[in-house]
Amino acid sequence: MKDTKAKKGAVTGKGGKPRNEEKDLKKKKLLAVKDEKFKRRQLKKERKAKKDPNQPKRPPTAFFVFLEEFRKTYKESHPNAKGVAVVGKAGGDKWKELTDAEKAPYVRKAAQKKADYDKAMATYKQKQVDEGEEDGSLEESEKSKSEINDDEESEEEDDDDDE
DNA sequence: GGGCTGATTGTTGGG
DNA sequence: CCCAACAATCAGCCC
Repeated sequence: MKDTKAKKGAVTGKGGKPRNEEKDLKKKKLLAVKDEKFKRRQLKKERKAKKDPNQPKRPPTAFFVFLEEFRKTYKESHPNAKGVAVVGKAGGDKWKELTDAEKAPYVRKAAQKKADYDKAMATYKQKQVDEGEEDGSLEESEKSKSEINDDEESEEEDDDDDE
């Protein structure tokens, strides 16, 4: 399934009627960002308080995958670069420059992570049930340790040349 | 001395 | 459907 083609050119528009939806969206985003700053403050506290025992962490997005590699390169290029904001901005800027083709490998990898996460989440949910179950037979060390390492090099993805 | 913030975007999950 | 929060990283700064 190749899809997700409607990204920028999909405006459905047709009539020349300028839609302000963009403005509206931006407005909301701005609000969200503003609140985000504030949330960050208590976020740390809340997170600690919650502390999920076995909840799988979210898989790194394509951007993060790229960023991981980018950080190494950036550090080599800028050994004096200290701080995450520096690399973050640089990475974000570069990421925007990357094309779908370049991002493809990163995105694909992210997809793998999602696959793992998907299974992990299933197990996580299952665990929840297990907890509630609490039947006599528990005490299982690790039944689902990590056998997801099956397909590591199984890359079957037809290279779709961009059009 | 220890702990959190800061910045990037994407992705996922919940409401 | 839409929003909100979080995913890593690392050094610097605050209490």
